[in-house]
Amino acid sequence: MHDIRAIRANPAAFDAALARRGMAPATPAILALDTERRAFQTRQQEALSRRNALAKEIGQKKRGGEDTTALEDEARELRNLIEATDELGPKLEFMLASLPNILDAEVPDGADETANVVLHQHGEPVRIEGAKEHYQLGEALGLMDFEAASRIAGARFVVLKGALARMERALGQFMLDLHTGSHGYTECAVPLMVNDAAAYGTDKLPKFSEDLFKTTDGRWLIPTAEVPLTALNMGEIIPEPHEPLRYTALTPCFRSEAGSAGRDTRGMLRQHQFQKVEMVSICRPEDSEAEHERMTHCAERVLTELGLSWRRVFLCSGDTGFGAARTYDLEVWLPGQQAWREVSSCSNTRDFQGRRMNTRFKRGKETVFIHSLNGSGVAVGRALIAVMETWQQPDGSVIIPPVLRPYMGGLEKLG
RNA sequence: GGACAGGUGGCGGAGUGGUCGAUCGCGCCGGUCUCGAAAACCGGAGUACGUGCAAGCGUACCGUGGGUUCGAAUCCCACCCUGUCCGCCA
Repeated sequence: MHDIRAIRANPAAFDAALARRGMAPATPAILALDTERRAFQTRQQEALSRRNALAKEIGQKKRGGEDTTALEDEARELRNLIEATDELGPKLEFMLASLPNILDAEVPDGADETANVVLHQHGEPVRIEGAKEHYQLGEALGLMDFEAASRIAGARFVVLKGALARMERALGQFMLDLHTGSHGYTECAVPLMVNDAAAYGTDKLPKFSEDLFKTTDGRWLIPTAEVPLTALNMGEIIPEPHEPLRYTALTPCFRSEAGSAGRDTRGMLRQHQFQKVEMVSICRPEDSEAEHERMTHCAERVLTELGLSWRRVFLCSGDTGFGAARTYDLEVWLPGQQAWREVSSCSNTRDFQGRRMNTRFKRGKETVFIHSLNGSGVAVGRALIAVMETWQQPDGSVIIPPVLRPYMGGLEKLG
């Protein structure tokens, strides 16, 4: 959500920010609507004010037994204006709610992912003679079953079995333990279904409803734990967070993947349902930049400990998500696919979600919108893929990374 | 799912269709007193929007959304949430 006062004060700056996202100027329409709405509101408030005065006078006169018909008639005449619904306000709000966040000044310009900037790389892109992709390995081991999944649910689902199912669980536990034990995050078990307000507050609505699954009773399956975690203090004025509030959760995530038909159809890279460990920080405006770096480090550590090759990518203006001011993607190297693939995305939304959710804190006299950040720490399904492809052996078995073995009863190898 | 009882300002808790944005208590902030503190006393404190250079003024908000009325925290309807009991159930 955007600050209408800021737009009024400097429309050119706002349009310039939109231009960085390749969007046409929006302020002429916004300001026209805003002016019209304020005029309407002023007129309506004047009518209300008059009516309140009349009602008060009527009350007093009635008590004195005086005739009040003339006053009542006048009050009745104000009805049209008083009861007129403000159609402009919601329209303006929808307009503002549909515009993406303002990008950080440092975000590199560019139309699409080809303009993203690699900031850092850990490890080398591994070349393995005769490397297989994760689904080849998984199916050959008899631990990954796409046929069964499509039989019972449809495309873009998978069934994991045996030690591989356990390894998925181990990955989630390992990540959670790392973030809660070493990174200061508080583990949360959260609803996997949320209402409109939570989805709107985390900028999934109104623009992206087609990406979500909706329940028959009007709720939404969460596309990421970012939604419930960020919305935990929705609508509240919280104590000033001198230290950022850090939440983490391991949850299934549900995505309709509308619009990605035909993309990544093989394997479990892009599913309707996957496990993910999410990190969310709620903090003061002056802390969000440092928190963003910190959070990204937390995610990177997961990948390093799993023995994966990864790189940090600074998303360009054209690739940065709707709600984000600044985003780092972490890409992991998949030796089977011979490609870098996203396993984490860490974003600073600044006060964009805070405004939508109306989460604030008090500082002296002023009420300040919180800043919120979210990052995958990391996507479990994709981490599983990376582990399989990275740790695969020529015989089709997969070495289990040492950090996961305690979670797998000491097992050292799949197959 | 059924039957009750509720949802009021940070918390507790009043509230009659008409000077109610809302008595009061606690907590909070400022002050007086004190060497200092406590107690006591005095005073101040909600959020959002509009309007104005500003002081200020106005409007809305008593779970949410409708309705009745000149006027609704108060009456009516629907929904949501909480509590208790019953039924069902992982």
